Amino acid sequence: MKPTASEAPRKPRDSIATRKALVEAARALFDEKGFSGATVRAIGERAGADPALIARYFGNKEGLYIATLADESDEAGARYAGLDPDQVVSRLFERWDERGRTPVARAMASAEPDDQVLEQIHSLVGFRLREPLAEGLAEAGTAEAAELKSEILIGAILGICLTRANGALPVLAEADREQVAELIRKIAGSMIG
Amino acid sequence: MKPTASEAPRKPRDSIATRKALVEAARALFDEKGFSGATVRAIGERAGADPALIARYFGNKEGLYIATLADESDEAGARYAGLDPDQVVSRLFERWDERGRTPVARAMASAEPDDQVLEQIHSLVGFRLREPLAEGLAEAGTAEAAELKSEILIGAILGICLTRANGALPVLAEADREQVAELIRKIAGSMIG
DNA sequence: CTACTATGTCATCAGTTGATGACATCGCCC
DNA sequence: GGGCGATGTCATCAACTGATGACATAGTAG
Repeated sequence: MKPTASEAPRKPRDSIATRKALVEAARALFDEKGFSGATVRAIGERAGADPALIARYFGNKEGLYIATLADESDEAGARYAGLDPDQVVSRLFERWDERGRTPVARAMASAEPDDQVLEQIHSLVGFRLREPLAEGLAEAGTAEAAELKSEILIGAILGICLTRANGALPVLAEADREQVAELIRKIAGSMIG
Repeated sequence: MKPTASEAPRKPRDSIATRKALVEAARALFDEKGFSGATVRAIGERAGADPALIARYFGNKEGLYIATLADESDEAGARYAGLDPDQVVSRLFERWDERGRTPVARAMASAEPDDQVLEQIHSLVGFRLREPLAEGLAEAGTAEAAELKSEILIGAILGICLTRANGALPVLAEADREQVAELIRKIAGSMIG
């Protein structure tokens, strides 16, 4: 029997893929266990990479955490621009409800946001979410306190998705997604009237 | 100079006071740092008690955590019974907003609630919050999906208070409490109509 | 006063954590 | 194909964590 790749089909070296694997594993584990609860060893194992690479690529564990936020910020793009408020809240809800809590959603619910983390949140939430929503509200004739109302909607949706995901509110957790979405649209409507 | 209590006025031994001090210190630190982030040594130091007493009185760190939840559950009483929905949401908001995140609010926002923790949450939230709210909605003529709507309101308020407290949503964080309360009442109204 | 229990203090353990640096190996450029 | 930087592996460190049990002392019942 030749010493071919019988059991361990040795991956080709690919730092980009490795970084990506680490970020994705970190995203999942930070979500499941929180920042302190997710260990670099566990992240490395899930990513199929050596934990020491975290230090090499991201400096340290916190750097990796920041990277998960930035990664989401990148992929978010201009998803919500130009939509009316009903559509924005519907899509935001679906995104946060379907994909599980995203890193940003998780970070927004964290108790002790580090300054760098807060900065990432502000840049993502502010430009990608609050502004499109506020514009939509203004166009719907509700210019007054449009930014505050937008952030209230974002916070409310965050809380709803959070408690739905972790089972803290059992009826809400079991409810049909479309029914919840409908009620959220009602809430959004109450910010316009 | 007599060897009186000059610097260290040696506290009298009082296990009840010690337990209470530990629970309060734990409440504050779990809120600030999360469960993993708050160490038993830090809790002991803030409480002015030896960390070993945590093991004596609560079994272990998690027992202390459960105790903080039970403590809040005790003091909550029947605060919200018999009020109409507007009043319930107003008081709930003020409580969570004014006192900082309570242990229960914090636990509801946690990613990985332990079974015992979830049980405490359900008993407190279910009986003390959802039921009074649902009754109020039913009396206001909205019997349909009253429990779901109640939990949506609770989740929404949780998210709003959370993001207000940690600064994730800057406009909301800076906003006047009464203005936010007014908007929350609007949201509650949208669940009735 | 004596003896006993409740309460508090202290030193220490075994396990885990994030981080580091030496080393091995790959893949590419010339 | 020789050389060299990029990439990955491994062993190990110092710090910290939750927990434990031996010990000290206060308060009290008899």
